Amino acid sequence: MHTKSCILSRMTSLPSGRRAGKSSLSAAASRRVERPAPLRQAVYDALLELIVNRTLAPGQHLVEAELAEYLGVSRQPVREALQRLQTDGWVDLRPAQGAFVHTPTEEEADQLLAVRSVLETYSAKLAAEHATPQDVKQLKKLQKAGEDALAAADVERLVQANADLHAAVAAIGRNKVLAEMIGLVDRRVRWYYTPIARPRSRDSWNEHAELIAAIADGDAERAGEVMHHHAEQTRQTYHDRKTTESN
Amino acid sequence: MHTKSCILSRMTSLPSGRRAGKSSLSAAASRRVERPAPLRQAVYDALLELIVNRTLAPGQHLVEAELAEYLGVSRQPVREALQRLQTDGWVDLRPAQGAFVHTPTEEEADQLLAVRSVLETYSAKLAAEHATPQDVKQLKKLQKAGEDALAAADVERLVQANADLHAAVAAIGRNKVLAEMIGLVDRRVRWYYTPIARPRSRDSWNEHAELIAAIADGDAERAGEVMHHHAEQTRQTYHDRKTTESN
DNA sequence: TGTCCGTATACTGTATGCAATCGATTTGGC
DNA sequence: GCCAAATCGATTGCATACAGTATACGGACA
Repeated sequence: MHTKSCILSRMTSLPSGRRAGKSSLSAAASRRVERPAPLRQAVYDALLELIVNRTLAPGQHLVEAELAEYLGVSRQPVREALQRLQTDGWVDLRPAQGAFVHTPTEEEADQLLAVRSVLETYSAKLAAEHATPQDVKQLKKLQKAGEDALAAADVERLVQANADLHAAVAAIGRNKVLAEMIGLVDRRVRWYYTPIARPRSRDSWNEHAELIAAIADGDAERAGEVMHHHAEQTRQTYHDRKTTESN
Repeated sequence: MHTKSCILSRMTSLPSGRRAGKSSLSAAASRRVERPAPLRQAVYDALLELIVNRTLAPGQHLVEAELAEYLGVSRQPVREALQRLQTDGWVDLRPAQGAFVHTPTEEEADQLLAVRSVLETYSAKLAAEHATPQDVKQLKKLQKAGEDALAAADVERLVQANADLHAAVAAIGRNKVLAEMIGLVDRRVRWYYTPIARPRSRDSWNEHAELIAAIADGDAERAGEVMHHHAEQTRQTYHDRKTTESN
């Protein structure tokens, strides 16, 4: 309506300079020529951002036409994005009734944290087995970024750094299926967990340091244990918060 | 074209008598009044069946219009189904180029089997902790069904029984997130693995019996170990086949 | 004869239109 | 005054139409 398509402008800006290469084929080694970037992907990202932002509140009814107008596109890409959001657990799609932002329950959060714990533990083991010196160097870099954010008390950067570190560990494990799953689970966990991210930050990053050390040593067993402890600690904190809040 | 919509007839048959209840609300205790059953879901099921069947071969280009005509629907539900098939890993959706049936690589299969191993192990532990006598009874029933299929050398029933048993174990664990993930992973594993399901059947069902015993005893540790062994054994068999076949 | 370019075709991506369905409100009956 | 039934508005689900893009073919030029 007012700021129509302002949100998408950021996403669609990336293919603006597309097809720049092709002549200097030496430089563009990464990704072909930059594919057309389907609109549904941009819409997906935009909506996900709005959900994580709490701009779209849990339980809220999402009307296709409204979102379409707001994002400056037709209903079609919105529909497709909503359906993918459903399969990823972000919205509930009730037949003939529309999409509703998923409302996380305590039970579900705990289940997610449990699954995350299992997956991350395995991921850490794999990382310890596969890590090269370069990988370790990269991890330490991310660790430093996290501690900087911690010192600056920048919550957003902190959350991002945490996600990056875990993603990096998953990538080192060389198991793409696992990494993808961890990505999905972690993002949802983070959504539930962000409100209480601060109190655990200090401990959390100490545990990260320990984890990196274990990976650097190639000690899979220890890396697994550290990560398991790390994840379970997070789970515990979540429960503590629940208890505290209900008082 | 020829047998237009014959495939969907089976799926769409279920909501044929929809909205029969509402008056006798005592009987329809399960699912409200039977929701309209979106067409995209039927298309998804149909396409998945065709892919698992190998009717649609790996790498094959799926043209939306063709599938739509074949199934007797418009392109819209087909598109939506294809996109969900992508997120579930059954097809690759290349921008502006269309959908291609996913071609499984050895590497990916191994990664899937590894993740499955981790998830199933945890699932078995949870099942051992939560199982009620009724749950155990149900498992034994499924075990019997599997052994019957084994005796009859009915591969299809065997595969189904295997899936049912693992799904039942996951359900007993009372972790929906985990169960859903296992469902996804297992289905894909089965697709890769079905061609060699026979040789391992005997051992596999012996291991199942052992697993059920551990669950019945409420011995989480042992249940986890048995399931881990079971999954790793499957993984090993897959590799053996690979070696054998290359000769 | 081989390569490059232009055109043509086919398919995907997006937008719009129409019918069916759901929820809410209002009206009629008891 | 309260409950049931019918009507109305809003929204989804499906179908169709249009536009953009990639691949394939054919011809011109070196």
